[in-house]
Amino acid sequence: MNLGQLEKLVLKFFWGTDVADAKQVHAYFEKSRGGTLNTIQSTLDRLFKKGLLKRDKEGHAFQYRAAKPRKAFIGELIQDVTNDFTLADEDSILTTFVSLSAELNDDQLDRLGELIQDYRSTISMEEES
Amino acid sequence: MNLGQLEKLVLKFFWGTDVADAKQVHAYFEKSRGGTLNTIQSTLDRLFKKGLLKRDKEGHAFQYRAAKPRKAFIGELIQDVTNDFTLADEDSILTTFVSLSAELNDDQLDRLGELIQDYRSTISMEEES
DNA sequence: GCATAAAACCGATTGACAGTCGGTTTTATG
DNA sequence: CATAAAACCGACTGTCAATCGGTTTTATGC
Repeated sequence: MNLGQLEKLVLKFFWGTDVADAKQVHAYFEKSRGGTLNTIQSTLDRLFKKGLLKRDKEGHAFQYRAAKPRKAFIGELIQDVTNDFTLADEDSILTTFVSLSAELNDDQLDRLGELIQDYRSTISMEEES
Repeated sequence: MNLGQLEKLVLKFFWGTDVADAKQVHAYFEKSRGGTLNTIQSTLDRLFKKGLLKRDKEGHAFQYRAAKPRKAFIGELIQDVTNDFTLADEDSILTTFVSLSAELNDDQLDRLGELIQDYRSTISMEEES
């Protein structure tokens, strides 16, 4: 999955805003970067076709919203990127953790330990979608 | 950092082979995907200019090798991808771990715990560049 | 119902960039 | 210093995001 600059900005926007139509998105970006409503519309359409936004028609306009939560999306992106460089017999996710841990300092390792603890209790309790 | 298909293949090749010149790389890929030596040469040159390969002239030809270990490279790629979608006040690496941990099963969490333990002892011992 | 305004849709253009490769220039070395 | 090998240059193709003008569709108020 390869995204352009504007596409990334729009996705980020939708992780901070539940739902919006093209006009609202355009209004949001007009000051900071210009561009016509049409440009926003075709970007929304492209993101929709890529499965990254969902939409429903309401009155005149489509109402768009993020198709998946930000962290899930980042997780998928990372898997994409990682799979390209992971050897067939490797566990790609664990490899990724190892790659990343080289960048962690001691404090971050502490916090990571806690996160893992939290996460483990969560999944051992039960599952909610 | 955006890489094409051939560029990715070539990088992977160099993580399995210390050093090689264009001719050798071409020989390696000729059977599986065809293409001329020239194509390989310009791909190597592009990767060099992107800082992903190093090279030194030896006799006629450049000898190329990976500029950084695979895991370091994957770590950087992930940071690139992640930073685009991380909010200003967030710790991007920890966010990434959280994104990824959603994909981990119990067994993988076990192994991850061990990896973190190992890693912590390593860095508490001393540091090598 | 139908006019109309609003939005979607279509198509063309531009700009990057990977991949491809022919042809020319540079260069290492016998 | 001739020459073969490799680097380098330039052109062309294909893909894709961004951009936006113009046309078609559509929802809705009169």
